[in-house]
Amino acid sequence: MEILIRNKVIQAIETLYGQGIDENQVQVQTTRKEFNGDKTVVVFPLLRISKKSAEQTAEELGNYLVETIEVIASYNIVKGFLNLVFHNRYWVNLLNKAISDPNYGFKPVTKDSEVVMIEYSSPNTNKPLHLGHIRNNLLGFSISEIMKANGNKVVKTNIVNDRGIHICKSMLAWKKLGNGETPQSSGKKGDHLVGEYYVKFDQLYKKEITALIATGLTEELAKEQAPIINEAREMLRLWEANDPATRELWSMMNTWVYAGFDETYKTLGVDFDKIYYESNTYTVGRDEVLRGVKEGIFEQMDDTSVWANLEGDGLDRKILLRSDGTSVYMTQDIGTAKIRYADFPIDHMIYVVGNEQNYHFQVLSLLLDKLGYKWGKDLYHFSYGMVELPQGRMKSREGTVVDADDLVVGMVEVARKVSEELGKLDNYSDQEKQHIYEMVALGALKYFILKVDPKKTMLFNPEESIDFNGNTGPFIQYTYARIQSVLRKAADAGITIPTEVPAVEISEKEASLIKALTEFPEAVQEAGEKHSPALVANYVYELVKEFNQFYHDVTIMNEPDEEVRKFRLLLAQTIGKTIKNGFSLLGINVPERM
RNA sequence: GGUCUGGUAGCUCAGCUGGAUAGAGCAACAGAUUUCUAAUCUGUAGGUCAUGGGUUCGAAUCCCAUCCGGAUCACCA
Repeated sequence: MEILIRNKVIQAIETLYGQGIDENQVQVQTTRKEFNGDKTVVVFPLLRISKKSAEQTAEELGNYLVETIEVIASYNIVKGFLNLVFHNRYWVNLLNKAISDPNYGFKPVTKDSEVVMIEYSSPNTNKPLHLGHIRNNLLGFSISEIMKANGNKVVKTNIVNDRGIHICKSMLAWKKLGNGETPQSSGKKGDHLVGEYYVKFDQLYKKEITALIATGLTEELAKEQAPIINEAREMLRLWEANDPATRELWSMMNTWVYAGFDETYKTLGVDFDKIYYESNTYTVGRDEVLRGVKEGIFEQMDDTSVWANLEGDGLDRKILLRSDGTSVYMTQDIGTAKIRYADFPIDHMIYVVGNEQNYHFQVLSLLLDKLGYKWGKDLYHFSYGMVELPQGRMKSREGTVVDADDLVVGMVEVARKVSEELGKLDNYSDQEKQHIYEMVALGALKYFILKVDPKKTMLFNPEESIDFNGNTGPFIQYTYARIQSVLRKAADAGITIPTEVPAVEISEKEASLIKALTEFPEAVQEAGEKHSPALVANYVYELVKEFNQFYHDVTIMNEPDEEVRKFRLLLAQTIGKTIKNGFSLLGINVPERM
């Protein structure tokens, strides 16, 4: 529609003033709520051409547009703004489209759709998931749904960092202090158990460092020479050399961790189509790097370490293989990328990884490009901001980490309390109630995180952050539940809701609700283009706020006019559907009652 | 120090491809329920859009400088 208006304005300028203009000189925008109209043409930029006053130009333009565009009923002018008012039937047509399409706003995925692979989550197997991972998982899942809704084939993938010195630290501490403790014997969740030993390692390590410093060593040397860190390094060497005992311990502890992760993923409602493990990909990366050396892309030093020189690209030198021949993070990502492109016909690759890795992905992109992968330079790093606590960053060493599982449990508890106070679910079974508490708690958490622009650092205050009133997930879920309640009442009364808008007078409130509704497809598209679930969240919030006003001001079931009543039911039903679809893009479920 | 990134109400955030009087929620205060779920709705109050300059008919938005914060620049991942 905007395009049509823009083209007509260009035509009008030509006809009226005999001058051609560039299309980006014509500004068409949605009319602000406080003014009367649907679309607005900004006439200021055109004054130079018309050589007339703003009012006069707008008037001439307005007349032209009313005559040439059928759906425009009238216009009004405020200062230099030409507000165009559409016929109601324009909105009714759009609403009918929204009604008839169960996947309104979503583009279909066909066999010709592009394949988008999205990597997210990517945990280390030495400690449990925390709040930062939650943001990653929620963003990753949501952007996957959004890409799907924009007509892409999506492959969700997870690369598990299951090898490296950090894993050896947990293993070593467990070996020294564990006394054979297992998740079964202790009743602890596997990832938490392993995480505890990671912390224990760090405590031992610190003690040794302190002791060494007391003997006169510098801190740097002490860190280097502490016996326990050397033991861990030795363990890594044994691991890479396929030492059976080390491998067995490693795979046992990893199994514990995976069981724990799976539980957390299930709670969060995220999943993956394909999981990669770095223990399987890092050797491929090493081979690629060595190929690079052979082809003169990288340089090998006298101590056999391999480096990429990126000074020509404005970056630094980057190590790719250590002098002992082992891989670094970058090497692994090269290997993983190669395997993935062999496994899937990927058109676009999206990495959901925190913004602390911006440099890493800049380098990765360049390296892949240098190695001859044509997709290297257009990989997309979905870079999101950190989650901070009121005290600042989360630090596991200082115990300020917010554990993912604990957080969810706490929120379900709050949801239960709120719900019990309200007492609306009193005659439901415990199982049904629990189901709703979990839905609401997760709705609150997910919405809280996803409504913020992903690029921005966000603040999370465990005491105050998660609310159930106002601009929150539960607020939106509540509205959905309310709509369903009305629809149930209608069904009980034997009313059949029509499948097309009946011929009724549409009030202003209803019209603005319809307008809000019809912006959904645009919101979905923009969220895809800008990689931002926040745009969906904010859209749904606006829609719901609009509906709640309508709901408050206008009666649905008690409306005397049968056709109007049916129209409102139909409208409410369609809003409900859109809330549900919109929230599905955020991975948030909506309850039938709450 | 180099590079990247941010600074909008007491707090958490929208708005940023330049447009009309800078918006929400929370917190504060005042109201609304004989009527479809009050986890709702209405209102009051709260702003030097970090600061200074520039471009423009018009700047929170674009450009430059300064101040303040964060990330990153590892033979950690």
